[in-house]
Amino acid sequence: MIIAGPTASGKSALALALAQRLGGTVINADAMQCYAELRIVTARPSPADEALAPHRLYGVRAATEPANAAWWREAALKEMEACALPILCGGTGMYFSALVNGIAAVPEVPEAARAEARRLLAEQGAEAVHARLDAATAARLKPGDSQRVARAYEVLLGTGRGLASWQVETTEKLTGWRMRMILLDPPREDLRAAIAHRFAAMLAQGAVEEVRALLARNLPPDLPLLRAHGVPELAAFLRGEMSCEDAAARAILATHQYTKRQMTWFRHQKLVDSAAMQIIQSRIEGLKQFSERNIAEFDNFINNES
RNA sequence: GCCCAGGUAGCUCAGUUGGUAGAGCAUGCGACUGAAAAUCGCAGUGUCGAUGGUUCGAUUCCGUCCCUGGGCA
Repeated sequence: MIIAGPTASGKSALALALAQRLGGTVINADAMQCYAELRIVTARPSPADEALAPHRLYGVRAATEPANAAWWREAALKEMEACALPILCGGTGMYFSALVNGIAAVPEVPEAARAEARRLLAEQGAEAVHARLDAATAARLKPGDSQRVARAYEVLLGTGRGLASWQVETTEKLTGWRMRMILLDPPREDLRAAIAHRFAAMLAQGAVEEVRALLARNLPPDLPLLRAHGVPELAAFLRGEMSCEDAAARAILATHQYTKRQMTWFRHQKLVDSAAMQIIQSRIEGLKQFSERNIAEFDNFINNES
């Protein structure tokens, strides 16, 4: 079962409630919630919630070992095979895509190639790096798309082949699973209010201290976790560069903008047959909004082997 | 009361030597193949403070008024 939707739409609570009710295991499909360090800021389920049903792939990575789509795909597959009812819950479209549709089988790129690509990007800009790509890959990337251009260049340097030539060979699509998906798509205003409300709660729970502790380690600033919503903003607050109110407003704005991108992804990406997908156009809290008929339907889906 | 600086997109502002205007941000839409809470692409929007005058034509020049900020009394 897939539970997808934008940040603050109520995915985690729904996943937990369904897991309890149906005997499922919640598997994290959110890039930032993979990391151990920022439970509050990344809105990971609390220890109390995690104790109510099995939860997997939450907080399993260190900030210093960035996660990625291929790693997550493998880890999620392993967890799916190890439990009775996997409930994949998250908002990272690319991870779902890698799992369901497969991903290019690019070999591990040496660290030196990665470092060189990023150095060149920082020194000369995306256009200059784009100009060094092989023609087939360059044609598929916008010259200003710094992150993808740098990735393509590190692959070219590290493997001697263009990324485009690797991408024609993808890993196998997900087969052998009966899929069911719930997509949460609440109105924008509801999401915005929920995000603001949630950020205030994060502050009350010690978000500032959590970020302060992470920053105190002086980690490389380009680590993904250091770009999680709320981290750059609270860092600026801690440096005395902006008020807490301004930091909160910016973090809320960034999060809200992100929910738009998430919905673009989920609206257009087909992960399951439309007959197997249920779209819920409101925020959801647990199972309260689910009728017994819905639950029975899920139950039937799970227990009917046909 | 007097002097100065302003009033242009939701916000901050640029600009028009007179021919009804534009950037950034915000907003919307879209893309997404190993950082994705990332990174990018595209798009819309304006009674240019109000009102008279000059002019073929005024947001632009002139007068008056209103509002905002600052200074002097």
